[in-house]
Amino acid sequence: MDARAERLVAEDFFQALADNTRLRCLMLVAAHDELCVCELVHALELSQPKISRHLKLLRDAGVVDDRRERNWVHYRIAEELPSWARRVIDATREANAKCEPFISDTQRLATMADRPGDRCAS
Amino acid sequence: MDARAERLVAEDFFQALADNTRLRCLMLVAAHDELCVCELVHALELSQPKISRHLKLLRDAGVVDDRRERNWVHYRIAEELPSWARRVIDATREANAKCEPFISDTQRLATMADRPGDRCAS
DNA sequence: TTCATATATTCTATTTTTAATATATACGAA
DNA sequence: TTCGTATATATTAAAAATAGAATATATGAA
Repeated sequence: MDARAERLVAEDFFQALADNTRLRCLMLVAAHDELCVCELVHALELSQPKISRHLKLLRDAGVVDDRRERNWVHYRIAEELPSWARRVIDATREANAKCEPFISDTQRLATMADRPGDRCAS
Repeated sequence: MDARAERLVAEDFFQALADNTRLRCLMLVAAHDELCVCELVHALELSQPKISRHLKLLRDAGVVDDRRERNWVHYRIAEELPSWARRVIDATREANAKCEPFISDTQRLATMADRPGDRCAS
């Protein structure tokens, strides 16, 4: 048992992207430095347990990292994510950011009041 | 009812890639101009019905096109596939071609006797 | 027509994934 | 300690995906 990261298996990576809830989370997270769970819950208008469960799948797949700060858990694209996977995410975002449901997700996030960090989009 | 192609939905696309049999077929097809079912059956060492069923899923998702020539049905990357999706496939192939099971698939295809077209790899 | 080859589909069982609800945990404030 | 907010997990049920075996279809040759 050592802590070295395993190679990202393509099938596992695409499996992680093969769900709309996870894709919507990922597109938002990729477009911002980091986002906390409550921001994703607000933006996607889905239940907190549902968001949390899907974020766990993305984390287990090595696609995102999380960081706790006080009450909030912030998610970001995993630093160790291979560059090819990062390119896949970026290509997806560029091509889909102007399609639903990603447009509305972005808008709801932008107009959310009292955001924990009040970060700006990239 | 018209014949215009619908937009490729990201979730559907990634769902199509989220299975190893389909990924292995796709990596081989993307590396060659076109391949017929029997070549994929030989290269992946899987049953013909299994290959055929997964090719159908790829076709239904709009990822590949098929073309019948005599007894053989040849598959290729769909011409109308959006460029972002094509970039996803290419990035995946560049990064994974030297990993198993893709190495062995490529080797078995290369050493297959009596290939219908005897095409060369790209 | 019949046969042979290549490919596709159907059927059924199994496994995997997803969801909704309820509950639990983590943290900070009082 | 208790409370309140933010997040995570467990449970159970429903839905979807996959596989293997058998069968069907398509094409060309005899």
